[in-house]
Amino acid sequence: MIRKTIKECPECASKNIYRDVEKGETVCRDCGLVIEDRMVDFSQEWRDFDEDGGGASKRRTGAPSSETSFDRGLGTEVGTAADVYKLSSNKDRDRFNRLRKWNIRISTAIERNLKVALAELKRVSSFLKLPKSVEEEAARIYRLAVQKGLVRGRSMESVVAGALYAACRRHEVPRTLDEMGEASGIEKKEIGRTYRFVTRELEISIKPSNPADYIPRFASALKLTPESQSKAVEILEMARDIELTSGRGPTGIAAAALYVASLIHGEKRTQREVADVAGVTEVTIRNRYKELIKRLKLSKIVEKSKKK
DNA sequence: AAGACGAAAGTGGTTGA
DNA sequence: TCAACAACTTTCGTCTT
Repeated sequence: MIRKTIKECPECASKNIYRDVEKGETVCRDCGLVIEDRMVDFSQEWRDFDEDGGGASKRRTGAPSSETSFDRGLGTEVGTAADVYKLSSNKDRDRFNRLRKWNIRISTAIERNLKVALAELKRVSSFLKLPKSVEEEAARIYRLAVQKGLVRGRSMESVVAGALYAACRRHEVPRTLDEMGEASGIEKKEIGRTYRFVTRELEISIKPSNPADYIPRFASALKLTPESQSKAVEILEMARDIELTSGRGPTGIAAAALYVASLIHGEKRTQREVADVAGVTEVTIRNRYKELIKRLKLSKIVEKSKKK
């Protein structure tokens, strides 16, 4: 059964909203937004325990909906105002209206939450100077997360940070977890956790990040010339071809490539300097550096450049 | 004295039984 | 659910410039 609802689409403000009762979905026919993806099954709420009750003594079972259904009913609309007249008894009508009222209250709470969350998202995003497209992607992800009730048990801020991190990765403008942590004030452990959780639950697939994506930002932070920068990218490509990059942290490899490039071009940076901007330790750079030199046979070139 | 190097032990996350 | 495991970090001592 498909029915028109009296709802207004939060996305495009159209009133062309229809609900598919079987699938438990409410969809905007103008912009395609799925307004809800879960529906509370009210048929379980009242059960007749009396053998001869004839429906007169229906009781509720289980905990009240205010405790159990608060998040599960997220974004659910309980029928329409017109539905109330289909119910026979006054008692049922009262209950119906109560539930409906409850639901409206919850919906506005969600919208309030979304507003606050989007403000936070905007703040963090501008702090990191992220492009608009990433910000919008993150907002989309967050909205989906709320609709699926994934924010439960997590702080709103951490989900925002996780959504932003995911959006960055998708748009191939990765930020490190450290940077995200600094911008949002959330521990990077926590961000990583929610990031993994949200992407898994929403089935968002993300390619493993490419170390080369980090190069431009790190290079400019180190004030390296464009020549060194492209040299670093070149090194990365060679490293990738012999599968030196897989399995390792992308930032460590990017940092090592930059370090080598800086040596070759005679504008040396210390391991510590490179380590700081890349957010890894010197040790990691050393390990990657050793591998690069060995496997790519760069030792001669580096030696030569050192003497000059 | 500062930077580079390497060894050893510790941490947090993934994987496979 | 737990143990093995790989990547990375922390810490610290030694060598090089």
